[in-house]
Amino acid sequence: MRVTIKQIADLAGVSRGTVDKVLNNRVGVSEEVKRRVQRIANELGYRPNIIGKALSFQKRPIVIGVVIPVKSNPFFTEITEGIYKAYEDFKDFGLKIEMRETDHLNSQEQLDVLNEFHKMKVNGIAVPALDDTIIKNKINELVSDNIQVVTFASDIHNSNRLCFVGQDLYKSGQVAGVLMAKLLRNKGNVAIITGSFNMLAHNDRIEGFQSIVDTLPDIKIIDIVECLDEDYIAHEVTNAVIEKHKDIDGFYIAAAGIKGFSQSIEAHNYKDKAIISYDLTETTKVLLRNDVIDFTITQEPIEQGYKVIELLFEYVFKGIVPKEDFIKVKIRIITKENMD
Amino acid sequence: MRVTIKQIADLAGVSRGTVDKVLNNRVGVSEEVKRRVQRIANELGYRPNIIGKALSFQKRPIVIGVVIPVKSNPFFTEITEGIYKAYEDFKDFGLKIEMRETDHLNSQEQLDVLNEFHKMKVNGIAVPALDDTIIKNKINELVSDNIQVVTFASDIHNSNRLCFVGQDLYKSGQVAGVLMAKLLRNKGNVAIITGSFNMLAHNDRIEGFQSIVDTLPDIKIIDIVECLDEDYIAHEVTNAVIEKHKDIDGFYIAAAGIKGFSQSIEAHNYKDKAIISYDLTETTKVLLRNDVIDFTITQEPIEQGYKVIELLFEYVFKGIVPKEDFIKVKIRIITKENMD
DNA sequence: CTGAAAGCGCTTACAG
DNA sequence: CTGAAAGCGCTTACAG
Repeated sequence: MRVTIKQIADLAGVSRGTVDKVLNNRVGVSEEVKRRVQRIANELGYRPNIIGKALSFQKRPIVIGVVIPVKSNPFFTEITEGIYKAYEDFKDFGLKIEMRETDHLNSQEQLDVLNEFHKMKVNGIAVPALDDTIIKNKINELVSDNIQVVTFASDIHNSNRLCFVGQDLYKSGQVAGVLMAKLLRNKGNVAIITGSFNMLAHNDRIEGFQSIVDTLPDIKIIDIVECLDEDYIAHEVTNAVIEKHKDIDGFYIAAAGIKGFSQSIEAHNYKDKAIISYDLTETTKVLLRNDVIDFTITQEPIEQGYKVIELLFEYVFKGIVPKEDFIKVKIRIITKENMD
Repeated sequence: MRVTIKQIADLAGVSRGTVDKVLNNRVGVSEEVKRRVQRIANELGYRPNIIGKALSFQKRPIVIGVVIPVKSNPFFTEITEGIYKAYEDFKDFGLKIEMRETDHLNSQEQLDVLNEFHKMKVNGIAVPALDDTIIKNKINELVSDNIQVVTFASDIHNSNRLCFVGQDLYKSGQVAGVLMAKLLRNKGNVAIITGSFNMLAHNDRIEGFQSIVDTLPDIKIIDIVECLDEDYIAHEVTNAVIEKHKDIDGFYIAAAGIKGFSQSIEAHNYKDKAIISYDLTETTKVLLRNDVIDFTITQEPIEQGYKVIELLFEYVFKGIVPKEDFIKVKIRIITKENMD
């Protein structure tokens, strides 16, 4: 049988309430009693039983606020799915989730939600943080008010958030580079479609890709173009790239815009080129099935959403600090037959 | 606030013990009271709080017996890791795990362990079942004694086990086929190294592989040889295959023996061939890093071990029946940069 | 068949 | 500073 507070109380000759205070660093215990209880607990190897704790927390639920950019984005739909999965697993422990949708690119709106959560005195917050000083300051303010913050999908630098959950973008670019090299058997010309040269995320992926390809003398990156994550621009720039270079062997799509891109590819009958994209959406699924795309690389969004809630809950409820500052989600390679 | 047994009891004008009996189909309640309580519970949408239940189960732990083939096998080492992960997550609910190692191929030994678990009156059993009538009969006997059995890694047909957790072997062969086709750009000669033509598991993979390759007129399977999962045999047969056919472009290793195989490949300086294997071991990691193997396909053993325990625990503790008879683990494609 | 009480392990509000 | 009691939601052994 496991050691309980009752056993420690009996051995120390004090009440259970007192033991609880010592073990949880609450005030109001004499130094002498504190030491005695602590020693006995250590000797017996006491580990709190979270079930007992959870039951006594039923009246006082743990509230986690989640900021989610407009759900139209399929990536965030899956993140949300993972969040609800975690909610189902932890709700009997007293977990409550407060979801707020925002416009992805508006930091004032994100700030408003954070302020709302602050007023509500939630226990923790999960947010795909916009890299803006007002957001950073707000996060630090929340943390100093003992409201823990976990960032996901996009991180904010130099803030006091507990940790960041997301993809290792550079690494995911390297995986794309390795796949491209294998598809091209180390030889050929590659065009890259990126979102924006101003987006750190996109640049990290491209740098990872280059770190692999640059070691292979016969693979050349012949062009890098921006599509601003818009399908109609992706369509246009892909057309332009194809017109400009007659000898393209592979395409690496490092951002959104895959639909517009693929229209151009299909119009030019370029299906047999080596093509690598990101994320698993209805569009990429169809393109994989039709042998347009060879591989798409995902960041396991469901697991990611689950993890964010799990980490916050474990910190708030059990006091467990995440092992790493940056919790990397697995990089998954998807092709025709392993989509589900 | 969630609906509790107390609320139902108050509304129904009975005691909480009586409500408990109704909700859990225990005997000793009059038809009239049963109906009344049931109706109120339904109207309020009662869902049991597992924390309350878990706390009252502390004295009466749930014991799950696990049969694990000799741990020298790295695949089962990872399975075991997943099992302990699940144990950590559920131990406060009162879960106990009893591990027994057996020799993989000895069904008498496996039977002995099952008998031991039967005598111990464990609540559930996880076993990589050997496909033998004595094992099947024992499983059915256990189930009829209300000891649930989940098979994993290898299933046993026509038994009353709750479900099987494992890889979709045919599908994993298809994934290998797709990868091979991409590496060869749909053209080339492939040799297959399998374990044994008598092993269903190996044949399923090969059939999946063929289902893809057979649709591609320019890919030919020029040889299929057995290595009986032994490295020294794999070494020999690979040597023989290479001597026999001068024009091999790819190798598909559908079973164990990768170490012996790779020695032959490296000796012949065949690193640049398209090569696909299974599982992520120290050997395959090194071979991926050194560009010998292009891809290895895994069945997420840690998640698999976790899942087995989770399913048994949920069934025994919460009465949740697995959604499927065959719980398929995700098929993961591993290459140089996404090994961890 | 039914109810009252005790207990699982932990926390808290209150009395002293 | 310390203890006794009550409570979280569910289950069980026992009395009637």
